[in-house]
Parts: sequence; C-alpha cells; structure tokens
Amino acid sequence: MPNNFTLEDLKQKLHDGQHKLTPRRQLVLQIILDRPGEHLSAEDVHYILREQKSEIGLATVYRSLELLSELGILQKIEFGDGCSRYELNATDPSTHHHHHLICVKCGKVTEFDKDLLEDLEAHIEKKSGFHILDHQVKFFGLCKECRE
Amino acid sequence: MPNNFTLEDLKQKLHDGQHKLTPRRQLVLQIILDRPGEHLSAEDVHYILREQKSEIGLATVYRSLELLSELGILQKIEFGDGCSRYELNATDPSTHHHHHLICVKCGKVTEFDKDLLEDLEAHIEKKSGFHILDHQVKFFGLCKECRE
DNA sequence: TTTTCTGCAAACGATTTGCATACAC
DNA sequence: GTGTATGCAAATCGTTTGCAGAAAA
Repeated sequence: MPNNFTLEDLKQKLHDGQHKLTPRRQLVLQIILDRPGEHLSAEDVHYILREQKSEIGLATVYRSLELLSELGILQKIEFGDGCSRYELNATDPSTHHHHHLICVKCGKVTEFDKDLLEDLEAHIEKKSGFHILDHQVKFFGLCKECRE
Repeated sequence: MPNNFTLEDLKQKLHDGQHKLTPRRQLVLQIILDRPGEHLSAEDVHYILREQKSEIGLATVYRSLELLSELGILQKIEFGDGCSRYELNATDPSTHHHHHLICVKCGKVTEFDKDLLEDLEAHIEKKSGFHILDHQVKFFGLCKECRE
C-alpha cells in the first residue's frame, strides 16, 4: 500500500480539528488508497462504494473528501472535465509533485513523477518575490497509443 | 494592443468553420483584448458589457467565449474558484506559455512568462512516449505583499 | 448530555440547451 | 431563402447546505 501515513497520524490530525475517524471516512479513504493513480471524482467514489454494497450518501462522500483534503491527506485536482478529482497527497518528497499527462484524444490521464521544476521555482522567487508553496503542472498532448 | 492576429485571420478562421464574425463576438473579444492579464470569467465579461451599455445575453457570452477558445484565439483556464476564465492565447512563442502565480492568501493571480519547461518536456517525451502539445503550470504560494 | 456525523431533499451557481425570432449572405 | 446567431427561460450537472435523526464521546 503506497501510503506514507499511519492510521494513528490520521486519527491525530482529525482529532486536532475536533473530527472523528468514522467508518464512512475510512471507507472513502480506502477507496482512494486502493486505487493509486486513478484520480477519482466524488461520484466515482460513491459509485464504487455502492457497488461493494457500502450504502453511503453522496453528500457524505463529498464531505469526507473535502475534509481529507483539508487535512492534507488528499489532494484535490481539476482536469477541466467539469468535476473535482482526488488523489493521495504523498508527503514523501520523492513522490510528491508528480505531473499529469492528459491525452487530448482519448482523455487518459497518466502521471509522471520527475520534478525538474526547482530551477524554475527558484528563478521565479528571485524575480517576482512570490513565495511558492505548491504547484500544479499539467501537460496536454497525445499519449503513446494515440500517436500511432 | 497585444494581439498578434489580424481581424482578417479571425474572419478566415470563423469562416472555415462556417461561423461569422458578428458584432457581439467582436465585443466579447474586445473586452479580453483590452484587459491583458486579467483572466475574466463569462460573468465578468457579461458584467463589463452591460456596464458599457452593450446589451448582450449571458448565453451569448458563453457561446462566444467557447467558440473563440475552439478557434485557438482564447485559452480557457481554471483556477479552482468554481468558474472558467479566459485569456488571450498568444501564439508568439516569447509570450506563450506563461505561468500563473496564484496567491493562496489574497487570491491574486499574476503571470510569469519565462518558460524553463523545455528540459522537462523533452525528458518526459523521451521517457514516456507522450507527445506534449501544451501545458498549464500553476504555482500556489504567497505573493510579495502577503509575505510581509 | 453535548457534539459531531449522516442521509435526504432542497438549494445553489456555473454552464448548456430548446426554441422562437432576428440577422447575414 | 437558407443557415447561422441571439435572447430568454428552462434544464442540467456537480456541489453545498439545512435540518432532523443517529452515533460517539
């Protein structure tokens, strides 16, 4: 399992904000954990949960995803397809900051880890005085399959 | 005026797709042209037009912005604030591909032109076989004013 | 008990669409 | 005259919220 936080960490984080680690929230998180690299939307998560007979309201899915994002467990991302998607917000620097490759033909979203943006970020900080905390990088183009 | 296409180009592009360069479409485009670096939403454009006594339906604004984006005149961008925004899609390589610096405190969006992503793109193409056509880069952080 | 959590339905806000009319070639 | 554009209102769709009951501390 590619998560780099413990259940205890999570409980602590929730507790600090006067929240609880409820069964529903664990279910929602587990769906994301089980599908690395999948960028699920709230409706996706809801659908998967219903499929596995876990009855849970769509509003609760939204609220759980929102909460987990606020805690930094998940990362909310937008691919311009009209809905928010979520992925695990890895805190390990080696996996953090991966880039998304979005195929404009088939719509497939793949990931690419290597982060070569440091130079650019340093340059920007120096020139503009803007202190960068995070970034989102999306590349649009044609995936290997669609090129052929 | 920072546009690098002529009215004739635009007319031709529209004509190729069996569309017309109507007065309304010109109005919408002009609003964007007059405000470089402003990232206006459809409602922003609609509001500005009403202010200057140009009566035009909101749906028409949406349709015009959509059409101009399809033609590559405008670029549709998402800053995660719940609505699509539009900017001029400069075709001049020296101004193309500017990055957005989004302040997480005051919400201000500024631009930064320098494009140092070439190395990264070359690396990705080589490693993944993904052919990159365009990219979107957003940096989140604190602007100069909010740091103080 | 007091607080948080959940489900449901209603509300919401950005965007799209159906349709009748107006315009352009 | 034929096809495209437009305005308006209604519909749509993802998301949020109000509220009442359920669960947890």
